[in-house]
Amino acid sequence: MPKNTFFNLPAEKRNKIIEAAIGEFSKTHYQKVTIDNIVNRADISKGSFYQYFKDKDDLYKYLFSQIVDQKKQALHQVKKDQDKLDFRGYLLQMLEEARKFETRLTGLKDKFINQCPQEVRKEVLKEEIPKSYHLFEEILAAYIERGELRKDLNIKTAAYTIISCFASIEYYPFAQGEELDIILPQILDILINGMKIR
Amino acid sequence: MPKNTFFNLPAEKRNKIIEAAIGEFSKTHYQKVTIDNIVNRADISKGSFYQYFKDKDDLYKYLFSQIVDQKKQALHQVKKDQDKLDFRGYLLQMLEEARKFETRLTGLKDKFINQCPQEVRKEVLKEEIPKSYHLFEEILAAYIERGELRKDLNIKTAAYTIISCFASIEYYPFAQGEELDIILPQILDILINGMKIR
DNA sequence: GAGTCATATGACTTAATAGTCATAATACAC
DNA sequence: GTGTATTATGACTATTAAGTCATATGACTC
Repeated sequence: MPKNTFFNLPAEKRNKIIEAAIGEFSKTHYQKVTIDNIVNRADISKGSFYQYFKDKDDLYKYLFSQIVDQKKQALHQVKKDQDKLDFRGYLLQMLEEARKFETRLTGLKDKFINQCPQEVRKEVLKEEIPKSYHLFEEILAAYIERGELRKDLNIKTAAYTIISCFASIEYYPFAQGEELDIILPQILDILINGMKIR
Repeated sequence: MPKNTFFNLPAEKRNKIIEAAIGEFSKTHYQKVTIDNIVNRADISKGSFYQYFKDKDDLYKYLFSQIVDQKKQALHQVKKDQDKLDFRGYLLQMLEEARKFETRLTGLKDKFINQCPQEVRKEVLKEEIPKSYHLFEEILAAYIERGELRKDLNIKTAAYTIISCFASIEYYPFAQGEELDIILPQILDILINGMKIR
């Protein structure tokens, strides 16, 4: 966690630092991101940096939690439409929302999680994964309740299956002319077929 | 690719270097692995290292391709039993084989792919991903042919779905008492239900 | 055993960057 | 406007590790 000196800063300065850090982490591999570059971009001195944060990991974990919180909030927005949407519609909507979010942050979240040292990764995941699961589990429970999905479905496993398929979608080996909006429905097909009542 | 000087080495020495490198990469994060540690462990001089390899990436990519080749070979072994097994049985068998392999190499493959710099990662994946897909696509085609799986299944998408679910299984948030052999069949359930003819 | 080529060595150079600390600036109280 | 506390600064130090190169060793030829 950043130190109090950081949170005492005027919002403008704080944001400038956050933006600078996101900028550096977006463009450069975690290990290659230097404090020097961050402080230069943020127009603060190196000494100040160490007055705000313990070290790079500290800053990093803070950024990550901020991003996850934002994403979670964006996805929760979709919940408002739950009544109007069937399971397939809901998932599509969420994926669209997630895509918009990732685009805005230039894929920072996945970059983050894949590039940071294992220790940081573990620490971050331990805290963040349950949050993602919780949302999906709620959704699944609601659609089981509604009678759209099998009653014997293990909610946690089902949440895992969905999350796995969509978390790694960027590594789908798209062929010439293949686009996400052709692939996504096909993946959904398999998953929904596997979960729904017939 | 390692230089000829490396391949000219007596097998024993070559293996010692490979083992040393695997040892270092297994225990330490990619970026923290130093040439010094590798050469010390392998009992060669630093100068020799640079006579064999261009740099750390060079060694790394070589190791990775070796490991993937070994794994692919292990999985292909399962193919011999294809006639005796239904789709579910076959997948279980493959997962068991994969598990044994990963255990032997202490999860090196996933560590590798997640820890190396993005450039290396991309380069490695570009070459290796199609290999994994190819195997799964062959299997899927065979079981569609046999009439076990839906004829309208998109083979590539289905392969992706399976690979995604099992590639990230180590990040499943196991609760107290939950074990892989309870979870796996449940995931298979969803996937197979989603793919099979009814 | 002199000559030549391939390979091995590790001390040394170079470069990068994390983190410190003495000093300066600023804010705030009285 | 003096005194005190907080925050800012960046030159400096220390560390780490990559990559080089002059020199040594050995193997093989004639």
